[in-house]
Parts: sequence; structure tokens; C-alpha cells
Amino acid sequence: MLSKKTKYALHALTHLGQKEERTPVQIQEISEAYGISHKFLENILLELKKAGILGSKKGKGGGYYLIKEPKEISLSKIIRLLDGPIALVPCASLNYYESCVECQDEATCGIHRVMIKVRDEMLKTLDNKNLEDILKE
Amino acid sequence: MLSKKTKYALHALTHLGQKEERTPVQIQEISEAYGISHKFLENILLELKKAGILGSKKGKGGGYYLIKEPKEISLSKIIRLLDGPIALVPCASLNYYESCVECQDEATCGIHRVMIKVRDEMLKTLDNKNLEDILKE
DNA sequence: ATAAAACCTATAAAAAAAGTAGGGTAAGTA
DNA sequence: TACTTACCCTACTTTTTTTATAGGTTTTAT
Repeated sequence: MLSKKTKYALHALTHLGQKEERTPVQIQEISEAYGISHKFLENILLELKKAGILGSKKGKGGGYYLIKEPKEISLSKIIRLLDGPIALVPCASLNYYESCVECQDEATCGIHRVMIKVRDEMLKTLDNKNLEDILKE
Repeated sequence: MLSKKTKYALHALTHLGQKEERTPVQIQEISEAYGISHKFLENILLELKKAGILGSKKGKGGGYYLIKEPKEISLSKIIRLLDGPIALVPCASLNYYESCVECQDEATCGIHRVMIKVRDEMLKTLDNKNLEDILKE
């Protein structure tokens, strides 16, 4: 399951994507709309900004806005950013690889082999879904 | 990522599946082979037994053994049993459904709609991989 | 009988996730 | 220039989940 962090990020991105114009939206507007703690959401939006997904404007009338096309914002990207690895085991992760302590030999480990396949299929799914799909209709 | 519980379960099932005969294997043999705490593994094997995947024999010479064909033991089944939902959000879960508190209307929620698709695709992947695949070669 | 091993319930420790606090810094407005 | 607004940053606390432990009970083989 996704963490609340990632879920909140999806809601925030959806909210920003639904706006006609890409004018800055204040944290408070989003936090109130979904009942998310202001400060918690602040951290999340900041991460999205650092990742180059959102832009921000300071001062009066400031806030956050999308700087990427919804189509360019894939689920895999958001999940990786806020939740970490897509793979089910560390030894099958592309971006967060770690060898498994309990595993004697990765080369002959059937779990490893199957989990690589699982990761590839999951990635195909998650790369293929983006913010535009969420906004549709 | 899978919990250690699920990972250990996979190692244990693999271990049992590799045996030529389906004679009882003691917890200790498995826990030592993979460096898993004896007691922790005990709980896991017990769950697998209650789920009808393993059989057991008490007393001297006792232990656990597979009572299902490896082909019948899918990843989805093991993950659901030990880790819970496959879906990424509670409102998209088949077996562990819960409505999302921050969601005003599930019927019009784009996140919900997309996450149902994601779940379906993930399930296809995980239903389709089983212990036999892990044991192969 | 005795030893070996699964079975069961409850609890504790550790780790991760979720949320809070408070101030710093930049930008806009008058 | 002064004031306000809202982003930016760091650290900390609380809560929840995961991981592990403890101690006894029951069953079976020898």
C-alpha cells in the first residue's frame, strides 16, 4: 500500500492539475480541501518541487503550481520519490538496490529471478499511468 | 516492498519445495539455513499452515511440509496472507476494502479509477507467478 | 517416562510513518 | 522602507507497524 505521503501527493497533484490556469495555489487551499495537515502537506509539496514536478512562488499570492505536463508525471515517478522502491525485494530494485542478507547466492536465487520479472511488469504498469489518466473525464 | 515476514515465507516455501520428498522439515533447519529467528519463523509457518498451504506433524521427527502443489501457490496468495492488500490504496482493494477518508466521492475520483486498473494489472502479474516458477531450473 | 517438536497467546523492542513546532528567508504590496 | 504573506528548512514528538521474544501447552516417537 502507498503511504499517506504518496496518497496526499496524488491528491495535491490532481488538485493542481484540475485548475484551468497554472497560477499558484496556496498550501492551505489544498490541505483544507482534503483534510490534510498543513505542515505535513508542506513537506510533501516541497519534495515535489525539488523533484522538478512543481514550481512555487513566494510572497503574497504565492503558492505551488505544476511545471510539468500531467502526461509527463507518471505514477512510478511519484511513488519512487515519496515511497521508495517499486520492487518487492531490495535485490530486485533498480533505483534502491541492496543485496538480501538471507540470500546466499543471488545468481541462483529463484526468488530474485521471479521478483525481477515482477518488478518489470509492475514498472510497465506504473510507468504507463500518469496524472493525465487521473484527470481524464 | 514486502515485509520480512513475507520474504521469509517465500524462502521457507522454496526450501520445502526443493526437497525431493515431502517429509516433515523442522523449523530449526529452515531458520538456520536463512538466519531467521526460530520463533519468528514459527509464527510464519503456523500462518501458512492455517491457510492450508503447509501441513505439519508434531513430536519427534515432526515439522512442516507442503500440502499443495507449488504451481497452486501463487505469489498473490502468499502476499495477501502475510502482508495484506495487493492494491495501492484501500479503496481499490478487493479483499481489504476501506473507503478513503480524504476522498469526497469515490465514483468521480480519478485516483480511485486509475488505482483499480493498477490493481488489476498487478494481480494479473502476481496471480500468474507461483512457487513452481521460483523453483524452476 | 522422556525428549523433541509443533502449537498458542501475550508482550516487548525496534523501526518506520505520520504529524508537530518554530523560526528563517524571499517576495510582493503599499 | 516597512509589513505581510507564504515558501523553506531543521528538528523533534507521537503513533503505528513491524519484528522479535518469552513462556508455557500439546502431541508424538522412542
